[in-house]
Amino acid sequence: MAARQLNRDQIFELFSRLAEANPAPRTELDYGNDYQLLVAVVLSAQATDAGVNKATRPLFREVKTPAQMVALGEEALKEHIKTIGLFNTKAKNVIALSEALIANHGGEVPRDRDALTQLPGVGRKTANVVMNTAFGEETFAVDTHIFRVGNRTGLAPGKNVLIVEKGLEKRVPQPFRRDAHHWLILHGRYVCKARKPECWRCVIRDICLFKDKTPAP
DNA sequence: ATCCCGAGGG
DNA sequence: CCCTCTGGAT
Repeated sequence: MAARQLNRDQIFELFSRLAEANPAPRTELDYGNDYQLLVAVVLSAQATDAGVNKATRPLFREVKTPAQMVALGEEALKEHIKTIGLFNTKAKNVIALSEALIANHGGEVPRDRDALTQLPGVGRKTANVVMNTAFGEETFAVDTHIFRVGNRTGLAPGKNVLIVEKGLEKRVPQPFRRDAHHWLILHGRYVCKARKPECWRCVIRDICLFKDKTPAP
């Protein structure tokens, strides 16, 4: 029993408009190299990009490599990221992940999903973000925003993130596949917000299947 | 299904 | 006060 979903023409129009609204989308996480990106994405679980950037700005000035992170140590890392939620688990994972990079990957960030998800604290979503942002692959990292937008709009309905990811893989057309991830994130963060979506100023308002469209305040 | 867990916004 | 934020491991 399939949920209501958009057709091919509607999906093409949806991305055309999101692309026009934001021609060159980019992650809002700050980082200087692939390793720092990986760490920033791990830290961003259940946290805002702004909050992560506040902590990583001083951290990344000192730490640019896995070896430097291991040298810093878990307790000092905790002090750096104390303002981020789940900091205890994250600090432990970042140290272990850095040690694994040194031991198994020559200190480099691996490019394939299997190797990435074997790293401590790195699941499918984080791996997909790194593959897309660092290596330019057409992966669809389904986070809280994309899960919500996919379901609300009818772009890629699904009761769990893997179903939504498969729906996106199947339906998102070229030339939008590379940056679809960023457009959906930005749309979810600033317009199609969880608590109070701003439908009155949404550029895909007429396409979206969301029932309870919100009026202008 | 539950735990981890601080900052920011409404 | 409450909910949300680019989840992962058990």
